Amino acid sequence: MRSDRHTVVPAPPNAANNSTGRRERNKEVKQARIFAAAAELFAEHGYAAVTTQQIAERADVANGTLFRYASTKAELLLMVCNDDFRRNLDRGRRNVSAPDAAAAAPVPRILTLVTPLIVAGRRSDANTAAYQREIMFGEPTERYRAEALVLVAELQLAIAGILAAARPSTSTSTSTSDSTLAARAVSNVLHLELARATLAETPPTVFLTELTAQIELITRGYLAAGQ
Amino acid sequence: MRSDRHTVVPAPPNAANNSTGRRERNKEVKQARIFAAAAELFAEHGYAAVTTQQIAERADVANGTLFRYASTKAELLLMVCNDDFRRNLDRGRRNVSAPDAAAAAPVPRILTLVTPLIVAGRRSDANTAAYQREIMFGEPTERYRAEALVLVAELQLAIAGILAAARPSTSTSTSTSDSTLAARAVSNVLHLELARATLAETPPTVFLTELTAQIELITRGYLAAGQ
DNA sequence: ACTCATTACTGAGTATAGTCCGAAATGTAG
DNA sequence: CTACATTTCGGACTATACTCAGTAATGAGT
Repeated sequence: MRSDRHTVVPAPPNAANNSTGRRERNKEVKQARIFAAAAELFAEHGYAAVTTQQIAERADVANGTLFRYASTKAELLLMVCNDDFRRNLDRGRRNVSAPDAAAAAPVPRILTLVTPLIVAGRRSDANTAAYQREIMFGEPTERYRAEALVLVAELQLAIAGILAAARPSTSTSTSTSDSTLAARAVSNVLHLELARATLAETPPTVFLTELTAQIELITRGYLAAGQ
Repeated sequence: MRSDRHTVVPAPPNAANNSTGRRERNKEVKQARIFAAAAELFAEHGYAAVTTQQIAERADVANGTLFRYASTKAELLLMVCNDDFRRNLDRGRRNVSAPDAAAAAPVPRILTLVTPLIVAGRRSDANTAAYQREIMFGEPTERYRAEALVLVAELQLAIAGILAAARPSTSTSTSTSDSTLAARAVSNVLHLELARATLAETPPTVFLTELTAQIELITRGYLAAGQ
């Protein structure tokens, strides 16, 4: 690393780095390696079957270092899965606002919104349940748990938007809080049914039927209140 | 001190159990000691802060013996909490069928049914969330987890009964499955909101307001479908 | 009562998530 | 460069849920 020539003119250390210091870059690179290692191993063997040692090894960092980037094994899972969640949430929102979907009835619109989430959830069986568990029951103060909660809140907001749009605005101020409430109920049902289905290996068709029925129920209740 | 009666141990099919051999009695006595020890320690320090060693010590059995009576620390919690759940579910059912409550509107009736569960849940803060977590995400094959699921199913049945009674029987066979579905939605919401409230230490009034509103929503949706 | 098969108990042992403090690397000033 | 400050790293260490192979207790057959 270091040139030990004795003929003077060593380059000043701090001038070369235009963007960030070595430290910053090292951290970023390690963060990326840890993320990749965790993502690969979880996908390959499932959350429970992977040890933090394995992740550290594949990321080529010491065991202790791992916990400087994610304070907990569960946080590693949240870190990895949040990315998918965010991506699928974005896809869902885009699909909902597509021209043909934008005019549809509220229940199909909600289903359009959550379909990417469900599909991804059903694909990675074992990890989805663990992810849901950590979202619901993890330490609220941890970083990636907090991020996950933000995503859940965004999902609820999107659902509330669909519901509110479906009800001819009656101009009452309660309308907003009602849609928020209904969205929360839908979100509750979605999370629990998704977790249950992946754990019990419910066939997708059955799962979808039950989920749809419950969403219809809640939507009906919401719309009925508007009169 | 908690429950002293060990209503657990469903006695092997061998019917003459009351005065069976020493072995059987020894097991029962140990089971009772373990139950009591776990109940006391969980109540006193909270699930997470108690080690299986402590439980074994207080129950005066070896560490390994503990796991012959409950295959997991989580199973110990389920074992203990199931008793309370069952007791409170019974109280709720009794209250609902009391003369004055029997004629009330469905939402108040449902609230009457679940109030004992909620009150108990709010009392033992930390353990309630852990209990809900294990009910939803525990190994489905474990004994006390299975018992808990039966209780949840009974709760849903009770809710479905209230709902069905509130809708003037339209004689269609779909009525039953509708009420089951709505009951499931209510149960989903109840479990998640209860867990969330205990974790976030939401004040009881706020929690009750939100829970009630969601139950009203679902009930309205259920009744609206009957037309 | 003696033998033997079966069941229950035990506690040292194992695996692994998470901690801690000294070491190393990086940046800063004279 | 040398000295010092601050941040990051590392891996031996700890705590604890759970296991397992050996041991003891029980009860049935004779």
